[in-house]
Amino acid sequence: MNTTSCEVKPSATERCGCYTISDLAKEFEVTPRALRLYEESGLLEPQRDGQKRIYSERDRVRLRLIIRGKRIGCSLAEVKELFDMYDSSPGESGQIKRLLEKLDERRQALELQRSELALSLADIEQIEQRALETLRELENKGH
DNA sequence: CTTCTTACA
DNA sequence: TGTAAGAA
Repeated sequence: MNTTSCEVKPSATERCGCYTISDLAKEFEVTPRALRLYEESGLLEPQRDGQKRIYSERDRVRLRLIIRGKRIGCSLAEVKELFDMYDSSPGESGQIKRLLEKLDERRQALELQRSELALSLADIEQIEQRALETLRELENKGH
């Protein structure tokens, strides 16, 4: 029975807190390439089954954090710095302070970008208004 | 077919 | 990061 559906093929890594590189890549919508890069960068350290990488639940949690960090604008090196601090001193205020620093840096960068965007938008509107005005003048002459 | 490594863009 | 190539 059941030869064409469901999970009838748990090779050895199903719901035991283990994932293949493609499992995680699919779940987080990243390519396996990215996961290998994060490993090279020292952010992930999956176990091995021969050559195959076996990711644990912890790796999965970390991957989520890596992606969040990147979204915030952290480099892989910065994420690693945070990870290393957490690994060496879990629950210490130092790591939280550094995280706060990163967030502050990011906030400043984003606010700067925001003001620059505001200037660009203002320029666009100004040019737009002048162009519209010129267009109206042209149309009046024509008529 | 899936994953791995290495190299190049 | 993507993609390609060759091996496992």
